[in-house]
Amino acid sequence: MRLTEAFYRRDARVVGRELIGHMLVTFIDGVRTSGIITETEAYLGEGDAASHSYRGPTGRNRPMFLAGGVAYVYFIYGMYYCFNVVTGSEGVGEAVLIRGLAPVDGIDAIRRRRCARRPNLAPKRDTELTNGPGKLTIALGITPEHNGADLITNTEVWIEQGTAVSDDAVEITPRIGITKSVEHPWRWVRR
DNA sequence: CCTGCGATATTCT
DNA sequence: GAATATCGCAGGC
Repeated sequence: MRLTEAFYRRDARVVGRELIGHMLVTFIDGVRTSGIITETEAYLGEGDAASHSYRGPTGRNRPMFLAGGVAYVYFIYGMYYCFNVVTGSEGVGEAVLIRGLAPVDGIDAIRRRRCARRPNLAPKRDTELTNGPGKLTIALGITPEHNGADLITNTEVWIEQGTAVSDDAVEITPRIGITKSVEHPWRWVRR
């Protein structure tokens, strides 16, 4: 069962925490791949200098300003894509970055996509296939075509209800890889 | 296990 | 022209 519109239309910090334990799913070329969400970060629409939306709408960040429940896929470091879930109300500009998964369905396809990337990529343990934001988009076949996709109705990418994860199983830390607004504890990781 | 570094191109200043 | 919400490899332990 997919998560509902009401789930997404809340503060990114609430959605980011609650996404831990739910399942990111793609269905591409007849192949289902999925993983339990194990790591997320919230990026706010106001007063968050690390957020792409900090200086208002631009060509790149436009999906962040849609109503919660759509995908925001952006290109980073000249080589990778990151997948975010837009949250909150239209015009706010906040989202949750999915930073890690535990692979569930289609592990063969996941492995194939990851190895296709580099000719001689060393064999990977399952846990290394999707434990990073750039890795999991490759693994699940997420591309810029999914930017702005409606997660309630899209036939290739969505999020399904998983199992709730208790607070004592979720570590809270500052966000990774940023240089501004580094102090906020808006990263959640399943232990 | 850990640390350091190069690859790579879009985006915004 | 600078910065970037990353990754994989090499080398040292």
